[in-house]
Amino acid sequence: MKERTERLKAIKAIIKENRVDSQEKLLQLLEDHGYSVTQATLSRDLKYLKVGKLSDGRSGYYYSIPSEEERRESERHYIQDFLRGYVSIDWNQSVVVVRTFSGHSDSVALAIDNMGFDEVIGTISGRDNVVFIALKKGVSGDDFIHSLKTKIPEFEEE
Amino acid sequence: MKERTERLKAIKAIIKENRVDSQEKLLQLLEDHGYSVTQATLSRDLKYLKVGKLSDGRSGYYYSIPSEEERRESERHYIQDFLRGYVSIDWNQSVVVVRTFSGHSDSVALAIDNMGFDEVIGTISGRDNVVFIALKKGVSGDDFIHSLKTKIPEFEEE
DNA sequence: GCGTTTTTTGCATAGTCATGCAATAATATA
DNA sequence: TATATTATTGCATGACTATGCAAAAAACGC
Repeated sequence: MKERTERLKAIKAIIKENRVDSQEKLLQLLEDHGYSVTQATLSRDLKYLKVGKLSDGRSGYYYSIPSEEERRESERHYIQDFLRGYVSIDWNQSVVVVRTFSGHSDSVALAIDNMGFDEVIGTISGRDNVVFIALKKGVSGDDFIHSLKTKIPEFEEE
Repeated sequence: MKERTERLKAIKAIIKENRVDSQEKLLQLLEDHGYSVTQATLSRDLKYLKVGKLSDGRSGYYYSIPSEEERRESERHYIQDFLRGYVSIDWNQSVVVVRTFSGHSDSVALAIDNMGFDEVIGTISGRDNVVFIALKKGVSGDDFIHSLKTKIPEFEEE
């Protein structure tokens, strides 16, 4: 399916070059460029492109392609989430268990999800301030810890 | 009215420290901090604070206080708006008149507003692809042009 | 090519956010 | 202090965005 890829490019370009403040408006601009889709599809496209909605500093908001800076900003955010919640860590052959401060398990799990570790196949946050991290086959807890330390220099085991 | 100012500070802090992805959630967090308002007020507060909604790079969006970088990003955006619409410029003692390409007067006026020139007391965009810029008392058209060139290096008169 | 699986999309609608208006609270003015 | 003015808020609702589900399109495997 080629259409979609092209449309995504077009969306990127349009958003960069125009002040688009609603999907409705984007719909029209896309129409002008020969793409015809529904608002639902646009919503998904924007999510896929990670397009944000920023204040124009005055009267309203407009869509914006995320810059590299913003990406990093974003990642720093997760690291902080993780560090803020982290209490201790332990693991066996296939699962890493992180204990967190009260109420932080969700944010820690989400942070790990968002940091996009290759070693991880999934996370789940339990009721009791605990996060389970399921590792890929062939990956050890040590591997993961190593990767974690790489991404989060401030991180100290225990 | 002191409440509001304090609430705005609290909102800033909460947004920085938490992953807030809806006004509903923010409402709750504010409640925890002792502030009780409605979603409508929050919507206005966020607009006032110029809070944006950015992709978390994975599963969704969260609110974010604009950083300096984003501000600049934003400014570049206005410059582009201005240049895209600009045709010619002229002035008398108190008013600068910018002619724009068809349909661009609104965006040019908005861009000038948003760039925040000290020399300007107001702008208005007319029907006929024209923007009026009212200058502060004591400021000449030349002063404004100079300032404009400073902000927009690419800008060439006529 | 044909059936199977995966991806993409529209439709309908739920979810979320913005705003006109009127009420209330704060502030300025006489 | 009484009155006028301005700022802030809630309510109700309209505007805008996201999403479950089923259908259609594309990609895959034989």
